[in-house]
Amino acid sequence: MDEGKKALYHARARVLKALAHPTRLWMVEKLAQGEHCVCELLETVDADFSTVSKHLSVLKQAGIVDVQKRGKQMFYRLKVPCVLEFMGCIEAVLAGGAQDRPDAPGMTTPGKACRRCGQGEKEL
Amino acid sequence: MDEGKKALYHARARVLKALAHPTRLWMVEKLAQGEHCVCELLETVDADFSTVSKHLSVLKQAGIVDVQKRGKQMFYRLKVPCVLEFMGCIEAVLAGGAQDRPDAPGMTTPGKACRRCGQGEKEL
DNA sequence: TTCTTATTTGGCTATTTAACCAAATGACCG
DNA sequence: CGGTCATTTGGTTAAATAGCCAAATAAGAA
Repeated sequence: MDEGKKALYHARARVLKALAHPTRLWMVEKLAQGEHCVCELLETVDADFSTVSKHLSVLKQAGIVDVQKRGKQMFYRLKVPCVLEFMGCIEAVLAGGAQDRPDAPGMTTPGKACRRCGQGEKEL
Repeated sequence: MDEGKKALYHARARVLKALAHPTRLWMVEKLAQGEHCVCELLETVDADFSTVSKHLSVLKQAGIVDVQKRGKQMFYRLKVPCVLEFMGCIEAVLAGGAQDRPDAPGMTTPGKACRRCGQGEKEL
């Protein structure tokens, strides 16, 4: 795996990691309804002010939310609404993989013995 | 936020966390092409055998992949292919939020002053 | 300017995660 | 059975993450 590819997967993982927290997931859904200031989110979350702020900062750094200052408040909004579409699939995972597309692909290398595992294709 | 809701978001976050690692993301895409044994995945990954095995175990526990033992090999396959659909959106995030759906919703609570921040709606 | 409100930053500690190595298990082969 | 292959488990350590508290900003309001 070359460096560029590695960097790509790291970047993708970073985005997912930003989403991979219950509170942040909740806030993302909240922000999907429209922008909210930190204190509004705080009301619904049961955590410290600074904790909420840090979660929002994680989402912002990942590029998932945007922030705009108005007066003394910071208004956060969902920048990339398509992340909401993840939820359906996540529910499918939680439901045990009940898939709408049950045509699972078979083996690509059907009878591969894997003896001295590493002679077939390399870096595919 | 009641306990049930909290548990739901925790569960969702757990699934995302399982995906939120460059190596695991890579392996998921690899398994999307068809099932593979651990040693096949190992070839493409540049990590210890045990490391790869543990990553796979994380994916399995999350319910994202399935495993089947045949002979002395363990064959992993993608159980829930819809996770692949995340990638498009992740790219959009990385591209800076260039969205196909640019109709961002506005404020839900337009002029809310948020003074003594916590008198409006509670637990919504 | 001083006070208050809204939010971020900077520690600090506890928990989780990742990676490697070494040892254990499980299945086939001779 | 004893060996070897494929994989998992356990142990250890380093690094990342999450949470809270307290202090620092930033913007009005008095």
